Amino acid sequence: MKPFYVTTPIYYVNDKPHIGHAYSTAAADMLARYHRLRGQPTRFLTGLDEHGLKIERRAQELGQEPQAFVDSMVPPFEEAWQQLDITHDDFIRTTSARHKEAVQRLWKMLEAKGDIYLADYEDWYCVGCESFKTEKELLPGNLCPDHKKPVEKIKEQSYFFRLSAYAEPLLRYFDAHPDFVKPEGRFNEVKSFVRAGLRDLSVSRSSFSWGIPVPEQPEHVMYVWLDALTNYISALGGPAEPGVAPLYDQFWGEDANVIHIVGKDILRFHTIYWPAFLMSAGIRLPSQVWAHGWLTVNGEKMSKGLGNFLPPAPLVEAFGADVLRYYFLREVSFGQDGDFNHKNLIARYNNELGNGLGNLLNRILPFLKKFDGKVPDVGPLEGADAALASLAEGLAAQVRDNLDAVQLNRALDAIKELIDAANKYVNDEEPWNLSKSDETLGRLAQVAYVTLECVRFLSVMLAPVMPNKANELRAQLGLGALEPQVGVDAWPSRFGELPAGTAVVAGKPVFPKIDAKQEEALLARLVPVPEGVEGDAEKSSGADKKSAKKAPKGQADSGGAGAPSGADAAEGGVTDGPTTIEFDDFAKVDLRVGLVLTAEKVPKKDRLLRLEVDLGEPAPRQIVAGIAEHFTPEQMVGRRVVVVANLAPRKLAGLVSQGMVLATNTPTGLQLLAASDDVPPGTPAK
RNA sequence: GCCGAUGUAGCUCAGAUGGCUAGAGCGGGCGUUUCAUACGCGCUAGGUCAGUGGUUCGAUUCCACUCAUCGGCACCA
Repeated sequence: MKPFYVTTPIYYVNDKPHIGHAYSTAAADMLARYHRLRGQPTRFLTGLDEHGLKIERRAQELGQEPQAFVDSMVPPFEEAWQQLDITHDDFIRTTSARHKEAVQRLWKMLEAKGDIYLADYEDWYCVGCESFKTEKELLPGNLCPDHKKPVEKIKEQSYFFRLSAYAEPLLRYFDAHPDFVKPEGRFNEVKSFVRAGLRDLSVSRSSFSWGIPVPEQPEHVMYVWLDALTNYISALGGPAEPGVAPLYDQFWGEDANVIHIVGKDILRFHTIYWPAFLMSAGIRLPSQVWAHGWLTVNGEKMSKGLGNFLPPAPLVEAFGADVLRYYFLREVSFGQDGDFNHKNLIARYNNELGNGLGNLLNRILPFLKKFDGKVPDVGPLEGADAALASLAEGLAAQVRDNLDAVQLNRALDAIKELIDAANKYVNDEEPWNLSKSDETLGRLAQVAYVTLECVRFLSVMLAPVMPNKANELRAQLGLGALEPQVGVDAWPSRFGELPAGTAVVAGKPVFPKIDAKQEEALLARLVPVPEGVEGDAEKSSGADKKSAKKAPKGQADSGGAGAPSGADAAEGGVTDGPTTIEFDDFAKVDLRVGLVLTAEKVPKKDRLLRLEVDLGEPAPRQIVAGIAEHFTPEQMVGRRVVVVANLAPRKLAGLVSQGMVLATNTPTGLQLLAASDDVPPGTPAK
């Protein structure tokens, strides 16, 4: 049997766990549990990404050593995974000795291949992203486009990885492996990115030290992505020669099925950089990289400002790990964005699990009294019995195929079909009538058996998502808990294997209903209330959904928030203000009131407006401003704006921009800093 | 601007390699059973399958264009 290896992103320790992390991790856990049930050798890895300048600084702020700080972030994750019944086999930390050594081994392999070279690097650096930004990327005022924080000019020697050499090999690999990246749409994006050409990648830093030292060059630490991505093999003891690291040989061997579950925001790193590193080192690539979407909460993006950064713990307490896992894996089409909605969770719970599944068991168990509480012995199935049996077998195969293809929600769809079919069957066969006469007892036995066998099928198929509930169902059927064994495929395939004579154990409802009162109490306790929102919750959430989608990238990361550092964006702008400057620095800025004389769109540039601005000088200035998405040329002409007059001229879209128009970015849109009409053009603004 | 995707019932989405009455779940409405966690089952949505044009005996399904939405890249002093 093929070894199966599944990984989550290693989560950046800047955030405490929230449902975004929980979602990625639960998805991976569902896969791991499924493959174990199938009898495959299975390995499931999660862990933490603990290096980087951002961490170093955070620790400094807290007056802690970086190591102490990252150590303190481990327990919250371990607790969360325990609460959610996550069955990872290993927990990798990038600060662990085994990881550091592995990364250095990989480095040497890349170096030996000739893919590492030293060169000068100077550019703007964003601490939040832990990455360099080209000047063109920055927002007015040298702000990081993702974090809206000032970037810093850093010049240093840096080692580079010859990524440019791998564009062609990657494209060939993509062609040969049409399922390498999922969903398909994401794969297309990756391909077009690579087709556009790849630049060599800076893979070391000497400006800070919280990272893994480059071998023989300890003044350099490795670029965070090279460090972080390597976790997937370092946890197995790789890279290593055959025979040295058994786990690596098995789960990263040629025939292993290796799946990385990642957030859509870190897809590029996993599908371009990581494969390129591996190619360079002569190591096999992962089988598949699955990018899931992000969760909104009740229609709104998650953010600290809204107070809806949901930690999983209260949800687990309220609903249990099983139900929570079921909910978001069922609700969200895997690979697409989805919404975590408390009301909807309760509705699905009550309808699908309570009324549908739990009640199915409850409505048939009472009839077992007619058979001494034991599963009756029945002969070959015919008619409606056989029809349901073959439906169950067909659906089991379908669920299996869906799970093999990582179509988690589709698998749950198919499971729901069996629940419905079984309920309809009970309805049609009317066991309550059959139990009234001794003559129909034989038929009753058949109906009871078929129904119970359906529940047994369901108990196995649901075990990957709801391991505890599955076993509770089994307990009432008189069956033992599932215990996966390597080499033993426990997936249901043949209908009718529920042993006759098994003593059922009718118990309490497995999915007790949440009544209206309880629901109200739960919602009051669990749903974060955004400020200023009143009235119809549905309407407001619908409207917010739209705005959430339009949010700047990097601010809504949830599922992917676990990504190695760069992805983690929501944090920085919230807590840290801009650095302070001296008055002299400020005095250097020549701010003046300008009158916009003409304005026109720059052809082929969505965001650019070309302005001619009167600054009280002999000739008007040409200024190219990135405001076209917010203002039409007509709206600009005649306006008085505040201009940075002594900004070094630069070319934008082939046009020289001689200054910058100041604006403030509000939640409702861009606002220009203005002056009233009686201020003559050219008046200094300080 | 370039590239790609999407646009189907109130909501979330399936689907048709072109062909009689276009589907599911949820919600809403109506009916019905009584075994069960007042649960289940059945019926019910008058949908221009975004718009326009084309190919065709015939298109919602193929093609072109348009519009809208989303994503990637570019771009953003």
